[in-house]
Amino acid sequence: MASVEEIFERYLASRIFKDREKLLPDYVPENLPHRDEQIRRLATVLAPALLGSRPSNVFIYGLTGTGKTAVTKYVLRKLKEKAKARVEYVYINCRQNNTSYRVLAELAKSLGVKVPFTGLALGEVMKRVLRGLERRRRILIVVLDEVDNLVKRNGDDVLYFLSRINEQLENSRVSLIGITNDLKFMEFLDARVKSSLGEEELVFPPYNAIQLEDILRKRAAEAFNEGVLEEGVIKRVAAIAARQNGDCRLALDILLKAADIADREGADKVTLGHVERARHEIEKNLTVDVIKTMPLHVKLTLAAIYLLTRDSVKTITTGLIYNKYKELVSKVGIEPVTQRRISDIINELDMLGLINARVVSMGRYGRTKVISLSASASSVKAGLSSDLIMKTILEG
DNA sequence: AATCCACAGGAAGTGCTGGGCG
DNA sequence: CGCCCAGCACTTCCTGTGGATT
Repeated sequence: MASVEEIFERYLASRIFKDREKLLPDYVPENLPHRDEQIRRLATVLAPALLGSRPSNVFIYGLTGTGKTAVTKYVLRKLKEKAKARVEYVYINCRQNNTSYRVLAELAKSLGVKVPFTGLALGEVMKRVLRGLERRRRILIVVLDEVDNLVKRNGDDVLYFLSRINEQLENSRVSLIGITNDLKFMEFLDARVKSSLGEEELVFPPYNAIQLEDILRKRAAEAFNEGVLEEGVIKRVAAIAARQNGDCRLALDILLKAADIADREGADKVTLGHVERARHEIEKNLTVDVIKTMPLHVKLTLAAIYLLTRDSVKTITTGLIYNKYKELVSKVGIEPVTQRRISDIINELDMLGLINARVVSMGRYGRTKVISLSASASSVKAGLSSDLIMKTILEG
């Protein structure tokens, strides 16, 4: 075992990194290659704010890791530099703040209005937000990132409120930027919200392998010392990410992880082998982490699916899962939930990407869902095993 | 052509938590 | 203090349905 001193020494002596931060997900670079078009369009839409008039609301679509957030933050930063005090923006991530209340509370906080993190009626928070806005006399641009998360769970109350908020304001104006990676998202919205929110729309296409390679090369030049990347590493990472819908964030993740592994080993080059291991580790960590934090009955349901898969059952249906689940539940001496609930849990697991569920009609033999495990069985097992109750079930 | 299975999934409600407010 | 509020995990009750079999 290395002593603390040794660990730190080795870190300082790192051959690999020049500036590791440049690979972290929240770093917004000075240059965003292959997004010139989107930057120009967003800037054009937001420009009126400089002269004190309210920019149109914008809706931004694009899959994960296509630069939506980076471009938005980049343009807003530039806008604020030019506009000085008259324009402000708030960035709210609706995945972390995934309830109406939390989004409004975030908004209030950015206005310097105090709200408790629970307890108030929604209408009361809205009032406070309004008051805060009036006091500030600004153009406020509200960015709602991953806004589909909010609407799917809570409806579009908050969006409705925000899209009409200007009617109640004298001294301030609000513009909205909604960001989503769900291309069918608009269908969920109330017609009134839809028309007001969709004043401008911006689409971010996925990066292709060549573009990813270009981006990675530029970023690598900032982050790594010269010559530490083995031939073909960047090409490989770009190819992997290109297959995953051109997800640039994933590409950067893998590159960082590969470099970390190499660094930890004291290697002086990042090799293709490191990339391979990084990819595996990221995949595994992702599933293990979501599983760890799941509520008990969700874990039990997943365990049931896992066991059925392990016993190589050909077509796994909702009914089979429910039976297996009840079996598991009785083993640990807990009361089962209803099949209706399990049906919802199966959908939740599907949305998390751990399983694949599709409705299928088997004619005379009913209409049900056919389910298969889509995460690797070993990661599922690893994730479940972190729970002691689950561990005994899987071994028993 | 009608039937009927094995569920899907909507609507409404319950009980609990963790926190207001007056 | 009593009452209200939102969110969550869940229940109860329900209507709907694709298509192989009768």
